[in-house]
Amino acid sequence: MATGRKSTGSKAPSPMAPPGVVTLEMVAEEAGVSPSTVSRILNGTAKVRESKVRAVRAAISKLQFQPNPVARSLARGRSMSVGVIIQTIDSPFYGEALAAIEKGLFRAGYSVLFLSGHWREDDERRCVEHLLARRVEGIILVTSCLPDAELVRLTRQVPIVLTGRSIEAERSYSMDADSTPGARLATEYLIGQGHRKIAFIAGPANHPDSQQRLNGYKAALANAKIPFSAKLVVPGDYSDAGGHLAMNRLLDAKAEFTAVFAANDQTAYGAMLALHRRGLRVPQDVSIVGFDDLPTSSYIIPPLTTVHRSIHELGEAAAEAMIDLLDGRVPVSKLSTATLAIRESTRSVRN
Amino acid sequence: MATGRKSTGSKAPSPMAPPGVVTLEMVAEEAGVSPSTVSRILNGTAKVRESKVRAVRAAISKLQFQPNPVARSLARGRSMSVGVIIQTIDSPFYGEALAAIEKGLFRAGYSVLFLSGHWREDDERRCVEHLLARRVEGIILVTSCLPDAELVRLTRQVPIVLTGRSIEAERSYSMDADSTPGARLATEYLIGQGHRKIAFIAGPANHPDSQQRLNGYKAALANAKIPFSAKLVVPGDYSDAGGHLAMNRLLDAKAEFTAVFAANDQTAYGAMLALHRRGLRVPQDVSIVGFDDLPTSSYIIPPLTTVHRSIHELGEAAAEAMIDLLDGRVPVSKLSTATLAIRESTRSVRN
DNA sequence: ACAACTTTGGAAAGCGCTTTCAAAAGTAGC
DNA sequence: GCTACTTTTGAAAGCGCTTTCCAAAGTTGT
Repeated sequence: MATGRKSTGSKAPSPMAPPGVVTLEMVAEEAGVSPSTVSRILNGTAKVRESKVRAVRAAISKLQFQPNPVARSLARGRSMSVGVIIQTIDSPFYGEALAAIEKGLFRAGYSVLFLSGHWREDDERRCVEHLLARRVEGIILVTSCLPDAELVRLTRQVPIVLTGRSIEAERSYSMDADSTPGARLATEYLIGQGHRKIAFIAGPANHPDSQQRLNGYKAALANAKIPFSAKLVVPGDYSDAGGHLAMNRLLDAKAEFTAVFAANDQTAYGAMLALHRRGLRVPQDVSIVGFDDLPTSSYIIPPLTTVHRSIHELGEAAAEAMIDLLDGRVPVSKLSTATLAIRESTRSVRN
Repeated sequence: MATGRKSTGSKAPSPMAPPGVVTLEMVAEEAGVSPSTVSRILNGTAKVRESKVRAVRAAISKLQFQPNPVARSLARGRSMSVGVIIQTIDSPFYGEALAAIEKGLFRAGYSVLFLSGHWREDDERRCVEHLLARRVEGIILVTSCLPDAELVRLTRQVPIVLTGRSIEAERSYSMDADSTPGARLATEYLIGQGHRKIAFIAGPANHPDSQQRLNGYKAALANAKIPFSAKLVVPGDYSDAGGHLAMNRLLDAKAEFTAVFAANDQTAYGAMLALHRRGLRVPQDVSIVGFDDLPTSSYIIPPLTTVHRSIHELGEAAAEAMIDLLDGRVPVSKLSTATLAIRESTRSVRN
């Protein structure tokens, strides 16, 4: 008897959850069957006589049994959790994406371990380590900072889903929602409104998608045979503060422009404030277009014309892709294209 | 021999992670000691001869061993994870809080399972169930929608920390950062600037902290002997859209006011847009004060005067409180008080 | 050198579930 | 009714770690 364990044998509370934790064995006993049978019923792993199924079902609900996922994970060798690494969560943009990812994964029964990398390669690497140690089954990296090679190497451990990046590797899926077309759309709209001197406030130089936005801008100019001027391009960092700074730089350099395309909405906010401080009005003096369509963008003054992509869809798609990968399927891409939300920060300068 | 398992016995890859998973036993063998010894060294549970410690350390780094947290959880009966329920993550406010919580918990070695309840009682209940099933060791509820009684009941299962709410229960900690003083501060500032007709756009009626903001507003008025007028109070819902609507309502009702106190920044944004649409300027015609000090608030036009509370600190404190609770300590409160960030959305109307 | 302790460290049980193996029970077929 | 199969079910091993229990080393004292 008393097999050396501290518990008294029959129904002593395990340490897992102080008050009466119900285990599968208790259910088995209650239903008068073996644990294996209960497990089989729970997982549908084999056919079980109807009468027993009923007995077990009854026992389960009587005892309020809930399988312990930890034990399950250990036995199955699957943690049923996936990691999500995001750079910073205090941006509405990432927040929305995360919400959608969480929802999708949750529905599929996965738990989400979420961590933020703060745009720092080292931090991100640490996050990956942590997730790996936690035995997540997959990792979704939203705008990763890690070098390609490292990501490729990572796929040897777990399947990964990447957004805003693209790598070539077996168990991975890149959702590089190319920003180029959206950027081009924005710039072309400005051109269509008669603007010819269009400034561009870029994002962080090392972001591929910031690069894409620049490319889209250039492509639109080229298409309209407007010469590209390096003077009209200033770096930003995707933040309000960065936009503010960038616009001041542009103004200080006496750059001439009638419109600005900001690499993202927050940049646009900052730029607008800088213009305002110099007594320049939007859109009367300068038109401005953003990128992302943050929820707040419809409410700032003036409401911002901006490139709209459904972040929510992006997040959902990322979650779905991960589930596909986890189930051994090959994810099919289904990203919606960017559209332009035309509001009041732009105006036509045609005669 | 071949004990029935599919593996070949010695070093077959476990299903947990396809390529060479290193287990504690392998380390033990490599170091020529028993698993117990390795465990003891890993956890510092007992004194072990220096020579063996070195051997084990060597084996660990040679084999690149990483303890499997799942097995550990099962054996210890502790999951080393805590749940965080937030209502919506696509608000910069919650995003920031979450980031801070994640950081604090991560440092303490806990993983964060995060879920959003979407302001729906049912959804939130489901989240709690899920977390409980996942055997989290504690739950942090940021602005819970659940009734008090239910929360109290919940504390019987796991310790909880609550923000923006307050309950009386053993293993719980309420960080009800009372909004009253902040609201009062804001209103008093407006009064100090000579405003006497101050409108208030409230938050959702069922939020205690929205109630507090109303109370602070009232208190300030009372203190200045300004009669309270129900006409000057309109409901909002903490969103941009709600603020917009509320302001329109105020305007349509021909309410007379020279200043507005909005229950949160987003509400203020919406209100400002509504004013703008009617040709009213901020702050020349109407002064406006917000609450929360979202990062964007310094960049909108005009930069918003608003009540500043460090959301980040709040999140950090929540994480710390949870860790205290988990370690059996009684958390000590250390919430910083609200301050007013005075910017450009308000002006004095003294003669 | 030996008894009386104090450290160390190994064997083994156990966490709660899954899964293999083989025995038991049921079904046909003749 | 008995053999030859095909289901259904239980026993038990195992997932990778922790922890209890007790035997084996080490110490100390006389």
